[in-house]
Amino acid sequence: MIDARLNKILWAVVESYISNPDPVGSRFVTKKYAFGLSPATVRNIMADLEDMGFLHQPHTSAGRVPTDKGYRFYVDALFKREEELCTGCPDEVYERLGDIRDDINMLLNEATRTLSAHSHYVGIALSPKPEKTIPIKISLFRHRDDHVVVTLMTDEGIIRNKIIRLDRKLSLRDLERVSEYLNSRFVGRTLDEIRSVILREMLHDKAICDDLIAEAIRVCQEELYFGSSEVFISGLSEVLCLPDFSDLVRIREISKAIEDKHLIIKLLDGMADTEGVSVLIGSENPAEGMQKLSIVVSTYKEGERPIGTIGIIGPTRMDYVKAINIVDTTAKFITRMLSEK
Amino acid sequence: MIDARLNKILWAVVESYISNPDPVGSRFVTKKYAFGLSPATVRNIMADLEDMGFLHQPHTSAGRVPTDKGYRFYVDALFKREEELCTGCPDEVYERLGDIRDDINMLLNEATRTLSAHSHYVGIALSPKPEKTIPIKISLFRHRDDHVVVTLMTDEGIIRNKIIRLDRKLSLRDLERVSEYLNSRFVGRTLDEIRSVILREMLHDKAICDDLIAEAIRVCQEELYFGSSEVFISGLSEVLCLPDFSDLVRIREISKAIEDKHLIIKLLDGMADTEGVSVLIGSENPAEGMQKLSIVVSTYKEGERPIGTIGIIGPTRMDYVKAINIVDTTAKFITRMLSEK
DNA sequence: ATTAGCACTCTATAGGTCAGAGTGCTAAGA
DNA sequence: TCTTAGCACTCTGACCTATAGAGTGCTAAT
Repeated sequence: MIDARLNKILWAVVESYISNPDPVGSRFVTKKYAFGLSPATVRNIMADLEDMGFLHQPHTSAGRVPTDKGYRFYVDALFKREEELCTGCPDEVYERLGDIRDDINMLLNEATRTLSAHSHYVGIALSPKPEKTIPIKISLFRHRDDHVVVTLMTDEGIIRNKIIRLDRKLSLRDLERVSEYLNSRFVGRTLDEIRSVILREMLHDKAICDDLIAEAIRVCQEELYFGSSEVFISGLSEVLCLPDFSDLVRIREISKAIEDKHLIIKLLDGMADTEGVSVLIGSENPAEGMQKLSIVVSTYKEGERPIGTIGIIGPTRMDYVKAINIVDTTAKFITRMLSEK
Repeated sequence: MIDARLNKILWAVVESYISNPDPVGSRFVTKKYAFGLSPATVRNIMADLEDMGFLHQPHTSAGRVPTDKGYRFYVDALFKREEELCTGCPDEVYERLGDIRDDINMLLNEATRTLSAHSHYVGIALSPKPEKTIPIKISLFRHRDDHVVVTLMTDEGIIRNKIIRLDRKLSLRDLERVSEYLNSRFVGRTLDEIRSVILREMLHDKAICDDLIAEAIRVCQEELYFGSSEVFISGLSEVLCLPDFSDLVRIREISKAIEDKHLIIKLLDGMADTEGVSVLIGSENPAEGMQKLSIVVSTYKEGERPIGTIGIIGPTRMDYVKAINIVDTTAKFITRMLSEK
């Protein structure tokens, strides 16, 4: 742990830089934060902090700017002072969200808009991982002659549809039989379980001599993933307008990275397991092209089970207090929506 | 109509500027396009073209650049030389698309990616207007106690789900009855018809003394829009990387405009009725913030009925030949997918 | 250990010069 | 009358220089 005085000054520099994107000079620190120290002393301390890797000097005669390590210190300290973080968000923020509780995807989509509008960063959300969801009802309809629409509904209010082409025609009777059978075996298990265990069991179950059902199971096995999670991203233009990105090359790099849904999925997936809000700062971020961005995410839950992720992407010079706050509140709001309805 | 020689030179300037974003000088025109004229003559002609509003001079000693009117001339001329446009796209472009014919929204989403990847502009698509679609099957399930999931399937392979909260509990029996009734009355009409005519008729139909069905109709009336069309947008980063946008202010303006889904919907909606490919150039575009962009769109059809729109957004200095070509081919491809399946 | 003082370094801005590109105009030629 | 060669003119962009301002690091004094 570093000396309390270093601590205070580092905090001051980070906080000040976050509120105003100019490198912070020693004089400024002594003026703004009356520590009872002279600029010269602060200079020495700042030089030490630079040696330790918390601060960086863009050039000899500039003030200091936090490094990723500096932000990390700040964020870690923030989490210790919990009381500052738990201020919550005014309810008006969620007014529009409350009306859409119907469909979780719409809800998430709107949530990313809310996040980005209020934070001025990019709002992101990942819909519940399909393989973790638990179907409560599976229905089949025939569509044209040789297609079947499978509709799968889960407790979280997710509905997924998939059109499957079949080799043979099915009568309405057949469909009904298959559907009943699937419901009896699948409902209440996660898709993961269904895939890995049940389907295999069923195929070997000698009791099923019905080749229609065998066929249906074969198709399910192939198709049951129902695609991967959906990602919602909004507010790219918000971050492009920040003074942090006034460099063409960087703007292009960033817009590429943020537009890349696969990248975002991978990223969010990797952070999905942590409890509560977690923060990834700049170079801590494994993803290519995101080394100049920070990410604040949290998980929303169905009951006690975390099922998806939402968060914010912004510059490393992010207002972490506000960001953590809004992400936390929004995740909790969504969790509440899911359990209330 | 303007003189044939002016014509040729204007064409040359536009074409040359499109392939290379430097203002075009008189000398360059005489060299590249051997018209048998001296630079001085070409200069005179170009001065005339400027007076007529087809060309613009960024500053005294620069070459000429096409105005929106200049591009308009070029595009109109292009449409007359149809043979140049109808070269089609290599089949490989659509390889990935062919595999997704299942769900029209997935298809459109992937189509916008294809469009942007091959054109390096922004790909956009509008899903079929809900009010123009024709349901072929409506199904209801109960979801938790007081919700009903309405699933509406149309011939185009659109599936829409909506969760509706009810004031009262319905038994499975009730649901079945309502569902049968709705199917018998709704299937085969456009949602527009259903809304405007049938629902009203039905409410006044004295034969319906069943208040359950009356209630269902009331709910349908409110909810039948099933939200507006979905928009798919991809490839913003592609255009931000173009040399045309190397100005921070412009980049921000453009990224805001393109991210604005309502704007895009309005825009595409306005262009939905034209037959074949249509082009909107720069200031012809009514939308705020898009005066520096051009839009090339076409409609895809179900049979003979245009049901949705896809296209490209790029700089006014766009490769119109390529853009028109790829938009046209893609629209036709989607149309084929919809009719084949 | 702290601080005042000072020389030093670096940036950002403004002004000035210069080559290059392309024009418009004029006068001569077809 | 239309075309063209020649030339003066204009504007940009690159490059250089000077200067003010900000902030540092170091040294010596407290």
